[in-house]
Amino acid sequence: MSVTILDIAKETGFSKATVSRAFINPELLQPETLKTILEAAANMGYRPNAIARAMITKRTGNLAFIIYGRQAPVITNPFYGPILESVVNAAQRQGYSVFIVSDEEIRLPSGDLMLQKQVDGVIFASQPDLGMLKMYRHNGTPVVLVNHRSELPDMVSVISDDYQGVNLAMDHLYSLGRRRIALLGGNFTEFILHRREQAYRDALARFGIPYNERYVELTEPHVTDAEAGMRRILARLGNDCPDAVVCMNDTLAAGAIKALRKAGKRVPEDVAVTGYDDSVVCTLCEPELTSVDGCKERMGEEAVRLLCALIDNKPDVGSVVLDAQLKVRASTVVQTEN
Amino acid sequence: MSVTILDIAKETGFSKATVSRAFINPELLQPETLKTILEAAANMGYRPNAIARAMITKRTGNLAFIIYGRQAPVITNPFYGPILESVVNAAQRQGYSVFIVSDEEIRLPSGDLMLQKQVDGVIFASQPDLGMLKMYRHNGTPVVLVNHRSELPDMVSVISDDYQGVNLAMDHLYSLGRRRIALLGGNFTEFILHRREQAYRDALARFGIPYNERYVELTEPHVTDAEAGMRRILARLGNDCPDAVVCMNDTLAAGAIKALRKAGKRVPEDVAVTGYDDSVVCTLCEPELTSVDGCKERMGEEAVRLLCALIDNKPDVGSVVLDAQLKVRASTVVQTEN
DNA sequence: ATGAAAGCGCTAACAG
DNA sequence: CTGTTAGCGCTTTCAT
Repeated sequence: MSVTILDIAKETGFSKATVSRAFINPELLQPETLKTILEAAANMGYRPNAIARAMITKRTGNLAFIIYGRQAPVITNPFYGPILESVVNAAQRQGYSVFIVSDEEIRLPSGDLMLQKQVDGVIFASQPDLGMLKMYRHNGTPVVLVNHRSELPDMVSVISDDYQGVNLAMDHLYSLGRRRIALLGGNFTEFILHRREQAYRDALARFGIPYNERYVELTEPHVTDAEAGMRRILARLGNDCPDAVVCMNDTLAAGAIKALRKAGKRVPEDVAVTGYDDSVVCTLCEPELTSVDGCKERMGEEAVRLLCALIDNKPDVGSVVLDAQLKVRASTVVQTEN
Repeated sequence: MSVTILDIAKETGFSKATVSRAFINPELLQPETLKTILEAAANMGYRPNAIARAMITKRTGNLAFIIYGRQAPVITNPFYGPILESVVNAAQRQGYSVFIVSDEEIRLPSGDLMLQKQVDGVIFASQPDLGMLKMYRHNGTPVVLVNHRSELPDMVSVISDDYQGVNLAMDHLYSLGRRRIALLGGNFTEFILHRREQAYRDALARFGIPYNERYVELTEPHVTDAEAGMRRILARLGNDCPDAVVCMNDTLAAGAIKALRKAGKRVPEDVAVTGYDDSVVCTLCEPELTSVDGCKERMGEEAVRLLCALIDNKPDVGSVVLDAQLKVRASTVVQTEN
């Protein structure tokens, strides 16, 4: 069996309590005592048992990242993947480890696995199940929402300003002289979809351009579906071919570009294309994709920061809205060759 | 405070032990007793405390996925991301949760965090630190290696047959009549790099084509670096332009295609390109990428299967080598339009 | 500055 | 079938 605090106590002649203090409050011990204990511990290969410690302190030092519903798979998701990555890193800096919880796991009979595991806090990405939210809250486990808001009072969330993000793309295209701007949307959560679509409509209104549903398609956010969606727009519009397409994420934009090129359109000369998320897809595309950066990394960092604040019972922990940024690349502006 | 086993015992009049049994060995109880206890538990919102349980059983139901060194970031990595995803899902099916451990975390002073957390087993992805491997082994924690092998005796690993994988790509290109086949390699771990490069050399030998180092470039596996590497090959060879490029992963291939197109070469007519990993990059590329599938999903599943077997002290748990498969797409063979 | 004792919530013999 | 007892490894009063 592994070395315990008791083994070290016996070895050094001090009590369990003193050995424990050597690791928790070293300053309370006499330097010599501390040295003796620490040396013995090192020699014997002692490692504090986090489980036993958690029994008493009621802190496990573990967080859960739970992604719900249609957004799974998490990890290979070009939007939630980077968020998770930054969550893991930020958590580590604060001394927390993170469980990543698959979509299926959370659909367990009661879905309370992370409660049983006594995590100190939970990050829900995308739209969480309301019942589950209530359960965690009732249990007193701090929760932070990422990329979603909840009607529950005092629910802390981190979101990116999608409305502004789409407006950035629209303004950019308008300033380039584009007037026939199509919208290629994905079947995201209502929360996201609605705000992005509204921004598109409002921007058109600002420009004095009437909204025309023939310029709009919603598809699954996969390359092939997006390509088909773009084809439908082109077929429908014929000579009124759009001179720009705003896409609700980068994968959609990649599909749009494929369809446009196959239809003999040049990007960006004939049709400018914008993506959303500024994901890894952008640099893989040809031409590289102009995209709205929803600050995925910062979302993860902020989520952890807020969650830690909640765990530590800090006062005035409020939600965060992050500004979006436009990353201009070759899919909207012809790049000068270097 | 939350409801404990003792609360239910008091409520129902049974002993702690009986209540415990209701959740561990329900078949041992009298149906009525069981019913009474389960109902009380449900009413009172009882949830077994996994931490307390782990104290006794010495099982936490947690695994760690540790990725070491140059391969971080894990999650956004097109190769290790899918592996992790399948690990998480397979683990869940076996009743395990998984900690994902960042590169930095593992570089902690002692790097034994997961030992302290008492995980039941560890999956190391890519090249692990030898000292760390020994530490986990010495502690008696089961370990499975993914995409790497160790000289330590009895170390269980899951790898894909890279040698065969590269041969598949080479044979494919040769059968298409390509004879001037370049190699674009990435700075991977020695283990991977060596086997893939050797396969390239051996395949050429099989074809009776002399190896020519002017056809070979090694770069960082990023799009821009790969593009530059491909440019160097083209510049160096001039009129001897290769008619095929074997790339050691898909990102490299994406960069190669960019460089080729900018040089006025048609893919695949003038130059055929193959990737490796069959990652999400393949369908984003234009043209879509022929790629060697290293069976990422199966690697994750096998890793979990083996790890569970080790945890359960099953006999004869041996390493696994998975066959690679070639996925043919438009970057090597002109696709008929559908 | 250190020790003694209690106990976190649960399971696992061992009785009965 | 059910209860009693002991104790996992550790922290934390409370003494001394």
